[in-house]
Amino acid sequence: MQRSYQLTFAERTRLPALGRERLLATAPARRFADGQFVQHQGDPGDAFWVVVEGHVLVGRYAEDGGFTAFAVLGPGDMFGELAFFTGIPRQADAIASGPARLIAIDRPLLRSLMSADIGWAELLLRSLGRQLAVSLDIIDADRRLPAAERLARLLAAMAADADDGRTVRATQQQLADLLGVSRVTLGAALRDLTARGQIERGYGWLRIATPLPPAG
Amino acid sequence: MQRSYQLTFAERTRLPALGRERLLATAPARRFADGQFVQHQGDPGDAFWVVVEGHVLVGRYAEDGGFTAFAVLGPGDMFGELAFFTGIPRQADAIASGPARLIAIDRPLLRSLMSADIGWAELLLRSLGRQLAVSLDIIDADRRLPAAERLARLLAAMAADADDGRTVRATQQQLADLLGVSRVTLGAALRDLTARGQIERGYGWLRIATPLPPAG
DNA sequence: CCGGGAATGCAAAGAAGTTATCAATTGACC
DNA sequence: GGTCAATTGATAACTTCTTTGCATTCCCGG
Repeated sequence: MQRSYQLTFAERTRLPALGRERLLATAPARRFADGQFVQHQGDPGDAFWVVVEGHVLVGRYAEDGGFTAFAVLGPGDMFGELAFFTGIPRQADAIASGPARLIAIDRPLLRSLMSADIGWAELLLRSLGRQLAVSLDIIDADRRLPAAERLARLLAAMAADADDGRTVRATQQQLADLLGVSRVTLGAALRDLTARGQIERGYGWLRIATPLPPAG
Repeated sequence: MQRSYQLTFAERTRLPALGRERLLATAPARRFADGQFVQHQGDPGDAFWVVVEGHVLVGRYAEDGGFTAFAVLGPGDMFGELAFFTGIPRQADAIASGPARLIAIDRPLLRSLMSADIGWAELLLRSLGRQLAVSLDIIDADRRLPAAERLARLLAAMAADADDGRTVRATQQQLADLLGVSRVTLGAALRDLTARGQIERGYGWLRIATPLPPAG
């Protein structure tokens, strides 16, 4: 789980590297250790986050211990705008996946950012829009596609973010959580894809046979 | 299917009636007949919509004829901001459910609205945020809850929007589509809820035994 | 180099949902 | 009041996924 990706192919809206640097000049980044909670479900949403370094798993822990994953975010990704703008409490937990650095943008900071740069409002609308598009894709895929097909898509998305564009570093349990299926089903889907020659299985990694052509 | 609701309990962000009237003064509403498409998946998103009157079913038709419902919207609800702001094509189809009147807000109109009233940017952020919250709830519920439980929640949400707060007018097929299950499963879930005394079944309607206390 | 926790592979039983099919009921329309 | 399409209720066979359980493989750290 080293890389960031969302659970579908939708493109992301990221804060450009340049903007991130300017942001860092005005706001200090907070550091989070692996597994540390960045936000808890139910918290008041008095700030939203920009990932500077590392990765963040966003999802929802249920009271019975179950977990529903929504996305894994990486540098330049934003999250937490939902609660920030609607006033409803945090809808999801966010946990650092590996050491991470994030900037919290609260209301005073946002005001100063927006006065300096008009583009912020549109950037935020775009970010929320992308998150919604991804969510709709997940709903549609969950309802209509079998696990193996959803897994193939997930792996393609994850591989696109990997160093070599082909090798995904994740355990089967992690993949199962992301897909919302049991480890047994995930294992069966992997066996399926392997039999069809679409992937190669390893201990803690998977390699896809035909990575997507690198996009712009 | 006379009333509007979303597929979870999340509150809506609606354009207040006063704002709607001011809007109608500047922009004419378009009329749509029952079953008419308001937008098609894949269209360019050069405007977004405000529902003035009637109801709109938002979802996605698959090539194989399947349909995935996302929400049923009513007066004051907005949709289509996603494509409008992100530049990605329409993510969903929208179909008038009964005769409906909607206002299309394109870029020139939005500019004039925003110059007259600063609150629009925040209103839009709120609307998108609500839609995202609803979507996350759907993903979580789909993955973790059995059909009967999801049905109970859907009926509660629909009943809250009904005239008497208890009676939902919809066919079982429509409910099944909204829930993303087959009619057989929906029938079983209804039998279940009936046996537990939670609902009363009729031809084209359902009545829930204990409606939620009316909220503010 | 080796001990042990973590990760994987797999099988069996059962739960939940789907498709297909058909009969009975309802209500709208002539 | 009769006709007919739409809706509901139900059953059976089948598919998919889950839970449970256990054996095997991997690799990290002493």
